Amino acid sequence: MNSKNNNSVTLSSIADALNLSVTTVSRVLNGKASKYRIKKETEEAVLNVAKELNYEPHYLARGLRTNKTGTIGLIIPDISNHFFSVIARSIEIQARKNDYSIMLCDSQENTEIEINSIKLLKSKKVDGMIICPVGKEMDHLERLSKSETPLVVVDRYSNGLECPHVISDNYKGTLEAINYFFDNGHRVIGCIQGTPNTSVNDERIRGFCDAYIKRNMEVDKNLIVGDSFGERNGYISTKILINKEVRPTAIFAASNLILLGALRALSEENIKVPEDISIIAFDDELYSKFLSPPITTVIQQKIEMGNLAVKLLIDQIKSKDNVDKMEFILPTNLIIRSSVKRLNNGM
Amino acid sequence: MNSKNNNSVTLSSIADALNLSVTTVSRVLNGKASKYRIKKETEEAVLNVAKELNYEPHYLARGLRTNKTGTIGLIIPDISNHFFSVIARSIEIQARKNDYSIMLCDSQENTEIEINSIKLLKSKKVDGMIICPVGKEMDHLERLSKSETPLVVVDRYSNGLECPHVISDNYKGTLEAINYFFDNGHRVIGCIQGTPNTSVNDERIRGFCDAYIKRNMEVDKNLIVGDSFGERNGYISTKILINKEVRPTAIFAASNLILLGALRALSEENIKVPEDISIIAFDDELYSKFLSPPITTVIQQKIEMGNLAVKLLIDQIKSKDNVDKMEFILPTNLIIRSSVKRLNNGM
DNA sequence: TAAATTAGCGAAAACGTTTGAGCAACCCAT
DNA sequence: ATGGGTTGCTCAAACGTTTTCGCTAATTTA
Repeated sequence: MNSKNNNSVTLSSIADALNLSVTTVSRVLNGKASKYRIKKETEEAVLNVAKELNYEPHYLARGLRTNKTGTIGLIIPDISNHFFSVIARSIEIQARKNDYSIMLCDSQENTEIEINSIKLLKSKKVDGMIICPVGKEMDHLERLSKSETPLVVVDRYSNGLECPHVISDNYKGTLEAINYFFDNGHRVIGCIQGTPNTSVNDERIRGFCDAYIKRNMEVDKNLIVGDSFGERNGYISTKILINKEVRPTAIFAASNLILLGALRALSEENIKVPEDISIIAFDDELYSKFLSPPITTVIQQKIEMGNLAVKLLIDQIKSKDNVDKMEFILPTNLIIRSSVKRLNNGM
Repeated sequence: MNSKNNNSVTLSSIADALNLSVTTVSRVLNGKASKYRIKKETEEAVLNVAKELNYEPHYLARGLRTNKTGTIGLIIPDISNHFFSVIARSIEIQARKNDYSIMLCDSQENTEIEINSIKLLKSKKVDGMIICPVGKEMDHLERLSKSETPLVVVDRYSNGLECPHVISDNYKGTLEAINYFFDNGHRVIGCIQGTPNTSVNDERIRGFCDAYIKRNMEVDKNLIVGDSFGERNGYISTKILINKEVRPTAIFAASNLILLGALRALSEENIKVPEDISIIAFDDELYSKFLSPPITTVIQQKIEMGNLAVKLLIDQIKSKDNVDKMEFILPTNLIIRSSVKRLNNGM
């Protein structure tokens, strides 16, 4: 007397209804009717009944047979971080367009969880994975990249990885930002970095240093502080920077969360941006231009990163063999707003 | 000669290695050894070999047999919207704790896509779904709620839905916000609403109106403008509001994106907050306190919403039958910052 | 008219699990 | 010696597909 309808119509339901074999029904429904010389009438009959009964393929059964699930695994360090959620979104949408769905894992910036997620996704037989690595440890990813499962890495990578990766041009993006500081007369620039030894961070630091080097200047390593991409680090590191013997006239925040933390610290100390200190952040957000003041930022092509990642993954899935190009570096862009003050001391 | 290792160790690998039947291996690995009186030694042997060979269960095969996938479907209107991504995150984490993984669909605020996603998720045989509905059309959800698939609805709902839903107290949250305006002497308050006929919006509007009614005042419906939760609507609606014959002294923004749009419009017109106009937004974000000025907001318990949704869904999955309580309304909280100016005209 | 081809479809195995039923061997009590 | 209970496993079916191989009947070709 259960009114709930468990819509469980299978190939053999249809086959029975038409006095056909499961085989034939399967073939028609897979669009292989002509390939197997199935009569037009039969084909239409099958299609009609299928529609009528609202047949929906049983992906588990199909997957068991074909070793394809039409699912790709996505591992993200923190889906509530806007940077990642935008990427995730474009991945989902792009994947869907190609008839793949997304199994999402949030690794919580924790390598253990990342490893577990990979195991899980393997068990669930995803056709491939897109991973934004936590990035502190890459061994498991190197192992994964050598296994059967197609893999694309986004944002952070390491040199041992033999798989396609799509990243922003962190080096050049930072270089441009620091150059902009220079152009506005800043010489003592604090740099609040993210997680050290992640490729993303290292490249940004390299950009930071090269800006000095290219001007034949010494870079003061003491002004490079911080240890994570989070808000808290932004807060603490800012406090440290503004208490240096010589206070920097500018701060480069290596992430948006760092920026927010920095702003919190600065407002606490009643230090005004850009009057008292200038600031540039890496990665733009919807709100960047509404902050007090609107913040000059290095924008990344997040959506393009997601789209490209999906394309690369699907290419790999479709043609198991050799993927030629491995590294995809997307350019960044410096959006100038009003968080940088022009100093007079400079030239 | 392929160096890639396709780790395909199955129950029968293990069974063969030990001269046991697949059945026994399966039982041991499912922790049913004692239930089926399997010798301790046998059990240990199986466990050892399983560990040694790095056995991982084939979820597809298992799912096909048991009709359980250990996967729950999650449909979100826009995962890049911070409100939803925070909820999604807490859902993922909570689900994982209970050995479920998440299949994510972004419905792009589009009912068609939502419907398709449901179909897809059904095909993929998820054990249940958590949906943040687009909300303009609910028929398909009503049908779904009457079917076998366990369902929990979050954020937006409709009265026809016979399934547990967890929502914020949109009514009371808005009421408090408007009361706060009143307490600060504001009488002419613009209201930029979200998508009309969604429960979320309707409740907020009801709160808005009731604030007037409770003070025996007429509410000017002309001051209720807008048609979506997006940034663009915030921008346009603000332009409309500030051009009314009598310009409101305050604006209630029914979402965070609306807030950003409003700020954009106001800064364009060089109207200062709170000097020239006061503002309160529904839903807090990380950046709310860094905006110019820090914005007074109604905060929602996003993480709790996600956690609760998962709990409710799993309850449903585990005990197919009657779920007693249906409606779970989480309280909001008014966080007072500095976007509301005290007027002198009031008492 | 026989042989070969083609059209149109079906049987059955396989994918890796779980599970209900059952069976041999032993022990104990009668 | 017989019967009943326990111990420790195994058999085989089933889940819903896809796919290989092959079959029959009709048609064409020689």
